[in-house]
Amino acid sequence: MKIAELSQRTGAPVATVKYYLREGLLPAGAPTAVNQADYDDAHVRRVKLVRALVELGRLTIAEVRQVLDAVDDDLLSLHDAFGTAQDAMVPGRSRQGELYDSAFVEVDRFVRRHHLAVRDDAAVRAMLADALVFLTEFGWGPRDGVADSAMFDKMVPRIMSDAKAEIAFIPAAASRSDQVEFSVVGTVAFEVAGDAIRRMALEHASHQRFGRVVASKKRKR
Amino acid sequence: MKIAELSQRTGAPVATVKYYLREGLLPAGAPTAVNQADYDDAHVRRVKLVRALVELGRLTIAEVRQVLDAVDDDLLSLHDAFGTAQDAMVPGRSRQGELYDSAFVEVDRFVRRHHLAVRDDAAVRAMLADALVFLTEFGWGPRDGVADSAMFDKMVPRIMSDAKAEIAFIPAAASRSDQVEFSVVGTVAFEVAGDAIRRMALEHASHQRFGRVVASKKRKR
DNA sequence: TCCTAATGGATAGTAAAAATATCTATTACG
DNA sequence: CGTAATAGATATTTTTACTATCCATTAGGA
Repeated sequence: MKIAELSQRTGAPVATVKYYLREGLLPAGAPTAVNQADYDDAHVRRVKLVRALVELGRLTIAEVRQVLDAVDDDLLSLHDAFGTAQDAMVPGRSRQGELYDSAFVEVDRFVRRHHLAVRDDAAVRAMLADALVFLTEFGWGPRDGVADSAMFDKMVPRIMSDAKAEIAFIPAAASRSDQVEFSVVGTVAFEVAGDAIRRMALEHASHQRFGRVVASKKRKR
Repeated sequence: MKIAELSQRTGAPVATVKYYLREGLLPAGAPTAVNQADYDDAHVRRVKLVRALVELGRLTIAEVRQVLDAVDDDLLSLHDAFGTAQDAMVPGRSRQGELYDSAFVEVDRFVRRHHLAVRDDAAVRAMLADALVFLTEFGWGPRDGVADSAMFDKMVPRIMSDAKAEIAFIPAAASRSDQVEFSVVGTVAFEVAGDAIRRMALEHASHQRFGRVVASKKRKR
């Protein structure tokens, strides 16, 4: 197919598709002439992936490029590519301060306690540490010291089994890059879905606790 | 305290604090002279909140403003403010196409099935629909039609009880605005923490299934 | 009491990100 | 055969989130 159809089938303007091509997010089409190239379903898929990661996953183009580089790099094993892609998806912060340091120690304890096979330098550790600092600074947790990671302990078994099922769903027969793509989509999409459901549950619980109170408008008479 | 101390205590440059002031993310300090104002701990807290929502929660300044408007608007009940803030935190997408429409129907079924008290126009519905479309387009789900929301059903009880506990943790004695702030912090921070733990579990599961395969390097001899 | 640095408030300028537009020499295709 | 589309290069724009400058005033130490 030509670029116009690629554009039309993905909803991305032609200029945007060209931009993704320039940025290396999208491989070049198969050239058929000096000013013609042929695109296929893989291109359509890739454009849709980029847009979903950007719009739904709130990744920047630079982060998407890192993720896709991991998807496309055949020198990386599936597991290594998965880790690299995960690292690219962690929101960045200015990590400093003793509160952050102790949060990081707390994360380390958490990882050990649950015997998690998480790299020592995995960016996701900092992500959890950031969340702990945030919680601590706003009153979720103990008076002093960083919030205790034990508050998450009872969630872990369920999360572990869900994660295992998710990883198990990755088709064994697919190519390595398709498998990595699959895992990236799963990571982001299930995260968004899980967050959405959590928010629905929060709204529900808020409704139960705080809804329909209407400040008891007793008529004076 | 003066602006320099506010800056120093939050890590945000003075120019940035002034920017937040201009943008209405931060209330003005108590004026003590034509060019002097006094800031307090509430200002420190607010600046930290803005930065956490932006950096960790990946919200835009415009979204943060909507959230804070809901926090500060005393005309909104706690529950209404909570809903308004939640709506502001949903990532935006170009929602269209029949796939999206059927995803939305699927979300509606999900909400009914679990008897969730979620507003008909809650933005979080679109968020879940987007995730379903994303999953569908990338092979997570049935051959035809949108991914089935039943795949989340067994997660719901746990999520519901966690959400209930989270809402229950909001101090009854605090002011309404503090309660809303509390709920916003909780929503974002627990989301980030939960996502981080999920990613750790995924890395663990990936390690179990795909790790240490090293392509069986048999030595030829 | 000076004097320098800081302040609030207004306005202007910047850097990065993500597109979007323009230009040119081809090429497709009705 | 002529109009529209294309690849590829370059230029421009828009938005976002700051950052800097300016000014009249004020703080606070020498």
